[in-house]
Amino acid sequence: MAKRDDYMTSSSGCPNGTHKRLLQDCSSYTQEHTKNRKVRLSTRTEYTYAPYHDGYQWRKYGQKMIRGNSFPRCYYRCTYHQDHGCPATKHVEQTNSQDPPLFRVIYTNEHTCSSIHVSDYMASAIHIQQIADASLRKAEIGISSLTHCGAGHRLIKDEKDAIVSSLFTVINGCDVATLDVGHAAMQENTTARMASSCHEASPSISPVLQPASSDLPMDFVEPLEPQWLEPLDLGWFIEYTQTG
DNA sequence: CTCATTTGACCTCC
DNA sequence: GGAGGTCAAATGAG
Repeated sequence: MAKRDDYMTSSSGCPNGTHKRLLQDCSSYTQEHTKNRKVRLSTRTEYTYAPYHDGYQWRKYGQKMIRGNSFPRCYYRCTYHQDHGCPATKHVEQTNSQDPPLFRVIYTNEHTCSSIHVSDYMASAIHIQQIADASLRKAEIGISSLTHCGAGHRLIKDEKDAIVSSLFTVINGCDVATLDVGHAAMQENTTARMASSCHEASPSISPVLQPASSDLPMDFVEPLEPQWLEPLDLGWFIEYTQTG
């Protein structure tokens, strides 16, 4: 973990005036960073309601109002940036004022730290939740006009089937027998997510990005509908997978 | 006391 | 010179 002391060591006790010199001393480091920016290997943009819970641990290192945006952009880097030299960073911007707000997250560089191995399943669970949210939202739109007839129930079943299909796509390779753990993780993170949605710049203890499944259809990935529903209870999914 | 966040200053790029 | 990105002292929470 990056220690604050790592910075403090080089600048603690810094009298007035010395600070400026120290900043100049680190200019080479900044330049190196700038060079890195030029040879940046990968960037990825995602839209999410849960920008702070992507499976990795991040440390916020800055915030800036961006021209033309109503909301500030927050800058995060991997918690293991210092310890393991992990180059991963992300920028989080709120894109609207809906409840909960939608965020644009720009990921830069891949993680070289090992944190992904600790919590990637958690990220999978979160990703599943997001997919389910988006899918159920679509179902809600259709159901709203069919609530008093059998068609609504059929639609629900159809949507469940669609969600199950998508979930299997996402957790492909996961041991289904561990789903109980996954479900618990999902509920826990849902709670955290709902809490975090109240702040535009909430704590960055978050976690890992499950590599976005590019195989998924975009209408499952992009939660652009203005409506918001309570997080989906996936208990039925657990039951579904256990009973066949 | 430790550690994460905040925030103003500074840097590089265009 | 403006804008975006980063640094690091100050601050606050646990």
